[in-house]
Amino acid sequence: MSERRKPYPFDRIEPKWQAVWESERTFHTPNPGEAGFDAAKPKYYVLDMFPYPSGAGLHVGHPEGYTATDIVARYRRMCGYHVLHPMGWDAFGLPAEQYAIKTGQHPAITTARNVAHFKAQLKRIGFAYDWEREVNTTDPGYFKWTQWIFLQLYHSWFNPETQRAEMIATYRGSDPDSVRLAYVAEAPVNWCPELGTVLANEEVIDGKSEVGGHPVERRPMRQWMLRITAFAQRLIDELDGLDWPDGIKLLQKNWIGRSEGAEVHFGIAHPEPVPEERIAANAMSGILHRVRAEEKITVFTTRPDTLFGATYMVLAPEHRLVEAITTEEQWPEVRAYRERTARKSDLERTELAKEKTGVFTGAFAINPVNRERIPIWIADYVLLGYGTGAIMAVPAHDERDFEFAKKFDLPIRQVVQAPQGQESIGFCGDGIAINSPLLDGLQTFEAKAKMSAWLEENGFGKKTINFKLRDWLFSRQRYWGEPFPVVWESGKHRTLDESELPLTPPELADFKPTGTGEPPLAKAKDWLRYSDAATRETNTMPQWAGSCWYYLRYCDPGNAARFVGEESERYWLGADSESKGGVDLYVGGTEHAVLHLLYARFWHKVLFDLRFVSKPEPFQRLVNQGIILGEDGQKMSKSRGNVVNPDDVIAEYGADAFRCYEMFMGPLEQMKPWSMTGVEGVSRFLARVWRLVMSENQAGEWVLSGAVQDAQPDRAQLKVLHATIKKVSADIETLSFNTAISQMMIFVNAFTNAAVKPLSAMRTLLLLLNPFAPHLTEELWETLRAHFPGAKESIAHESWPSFDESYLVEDEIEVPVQVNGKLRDKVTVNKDASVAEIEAVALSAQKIIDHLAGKNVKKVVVVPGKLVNIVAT
RNA sequence: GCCGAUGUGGCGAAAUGGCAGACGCAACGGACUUAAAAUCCGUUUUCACGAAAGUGGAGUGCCGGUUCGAGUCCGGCCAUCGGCACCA
Repeated sequence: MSERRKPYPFDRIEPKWQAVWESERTFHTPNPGEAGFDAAKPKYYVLDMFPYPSGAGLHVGHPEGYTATDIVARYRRMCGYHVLHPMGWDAFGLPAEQYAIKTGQHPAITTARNVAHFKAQLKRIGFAYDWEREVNTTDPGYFKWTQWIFLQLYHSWFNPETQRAEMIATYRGSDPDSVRLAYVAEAPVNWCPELGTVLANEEVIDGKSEVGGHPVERRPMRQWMLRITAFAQRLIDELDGLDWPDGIKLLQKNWIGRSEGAEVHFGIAHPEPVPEERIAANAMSGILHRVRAEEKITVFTTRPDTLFGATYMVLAPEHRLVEAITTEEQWPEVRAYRERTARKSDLERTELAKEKTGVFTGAFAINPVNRERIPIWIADYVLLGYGTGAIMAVPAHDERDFEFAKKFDLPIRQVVQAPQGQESIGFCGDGIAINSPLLDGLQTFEAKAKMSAWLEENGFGKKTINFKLRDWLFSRQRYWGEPFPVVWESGKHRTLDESELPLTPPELADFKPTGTGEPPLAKAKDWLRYSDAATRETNTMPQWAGSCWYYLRYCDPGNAARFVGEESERYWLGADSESKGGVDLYVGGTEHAVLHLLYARFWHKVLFDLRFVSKPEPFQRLVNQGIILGEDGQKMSKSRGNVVNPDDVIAEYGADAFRCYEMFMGPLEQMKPWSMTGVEGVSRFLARVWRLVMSENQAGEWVLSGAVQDAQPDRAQLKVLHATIKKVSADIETLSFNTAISQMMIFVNAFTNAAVKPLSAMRTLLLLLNPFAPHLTEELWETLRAHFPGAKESIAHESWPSFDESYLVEDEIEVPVQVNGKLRDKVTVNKDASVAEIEAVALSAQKIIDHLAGKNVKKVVVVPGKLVNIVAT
């Protein structure tokens, strides 16, 4: 196939302007104090979720959000803001390491190569990033401060009285290690044998690893944890002031999972003496002895009002009291059940959820409200990790308990009267308490309150709030991540001094997981040894660590003395007359709704409490772009062969067409399929813009069109011009880029056949189009400047145009006239016509008279400037 | 199962409660051309009647409601997509 003739020379002008922007530092953003900084200007911080630079390169999904933010950034800059619009690399992570294992090539090498590739691809699209602010999470100058933030977490705690993070020095208790925000715990973790690492709850999907889809099992291991649960309430409450999609706020709230209820202590009825051999064999023998005396079992319930309906109790199989309470007779069965559940992966546990299983322990608990003996069972439908790991079962009013009770033939006692018309057994909603001496006749909400109060007065429990959110499992058994700035000495951990940072990972030839759960860093014997007595921590941080604070580093990326300079932080992330503070616009995919966005908010709050940052929330306005599907309407994937490569599109249609098509496809937030003919349509539009200003001479060269003249636009042209300024400006503010482009198409259609193309109108169009198609508009701007003096050297330095409402109104307006809601005619009236005048004109129109024949006019609704509706019967 | 989003021409879509389908794609017709491409102009929700200009009916997933007026608001369903999933 021969080379298709280009509709306009984008292949020449795009590289040209990209080179100019780079050499002129056109999009460099000065920091406070720097040359070119004007303190009077308001700030605008517009941020993209930085990419993981994978080997596959950029796909068309990346530039969707990036183009949206680029348009906003260029627009705001022209509106007179200092705009912070940076880009960087989330470059630690599993794929680079797995590639290293396969090829033996160091992850640093492949990462550098991938970053270079990504960067070249992004530059080809013409984004107005300030590349002098580029950050890379694998850069020692960067992860030094990731490690430094870890030190702040380690050296602080959450003071429940102030509800804030404070330095550990303010803690008055005896065991600071038990309250640090970064702590070590022996905890059941998500262990993935295939990846050779543990994973956060958030990284496990349906019992499989998010990366690679390998099976994950639970096993107890010693791990670093971050105490995010301390911030659970604030992470919910402080969502309120944020301009985020409601759906995302809800997703976070549900993930944090707050529920109000009560803790209730149940006594244990006459426990049998625990056999001596079980005590001897058990590490927790202390507990076994205590049980006989005063140990209680505490349950959490959201329905304390149903306490009289509790007919049995269930412990999680792993509950610490199981060994202590189980009778000799039931012990073999209980032990077998525990072993079976322990072997089950999370996946199996969910798959088998259809059928409830469980075993009776032989023991009984005493219900504090009525001194009733109820049997204690264990069952894997009760989870150790939530609440207290034990429940009181109220089968009459809880679906799961009901199912379990039916299967094992346990008693069911109704204690809530359902509203009329509903079956009370199995009813789980709010009703009236019955069969409950203390509570009879009360509404559910009253009964809950009364029971909670009663429990507290009598020492049987208290009102409690529970969260689904777990502490953040923060260590990984990986090579390609930030090492912990921690050493171990005689079984105790302590941190490195700030002066010892950054702690870089050791050189290793073999990155393979050990398979035992011991991290690969343990293989670096020299590195491992810190002193004669102390060895280094060998875990590394998860990939989320670097992305938790990168938006802070952009504000002051070269600062060697501080993670971000105070003045820079205050300017870019503080509030001013126009900004509520924080990142003013953050665009990225929904896949980060609960992971990155929750972690980053958590870190930010800690830094805020410790007075390192100005505002408690990092991202003021969040927008999620929708995913782009292949031309077949399916998710893009290599195996389907429907992947669109940005490089190919740019080679054929140019970067401006690529950018504009991505924005013209449909609403930013929506999922939408790619269409190559759609790209062609947008490319045609840009070519029409080009030909408004340029024409081809005899020699086949593009020269300024003779139709462009310094002439006054006519009335109709002024109307469409000002309508376009108005619509494009408003649409950029609301990120409705598709309709902004439609309006510019209308403009171009209106001018295409004009004999004279007025210079002022052409210039205004170029300004409006510049954020969308920066190369084309720069080139045309330059051509116009060469013939007509009086413009700035780069269109990027020009100001955004403003519109004049008076051009938008016509003297005569056309008003539709409806009869009984159906359009029957249109009449033309003066724009200032009164309601009575409009009504008179409408009623005298011939078609309307015809339609009203034989009817009585009941009412005439006149909406001035809009329409007339005549109601007639 | 629970929570959320979405449902409009052949397709992507547009419409502060006020003319449904702007803008673009595709298709068809025309102009230019020896011809094609490119470009420019026009038609294009659907049904009925009409040679035509046109006239009339239906129409925004389904059923109902509020309103002079509903794609838009309210109630109830259905479908698709996404998230959570024994959270007591």
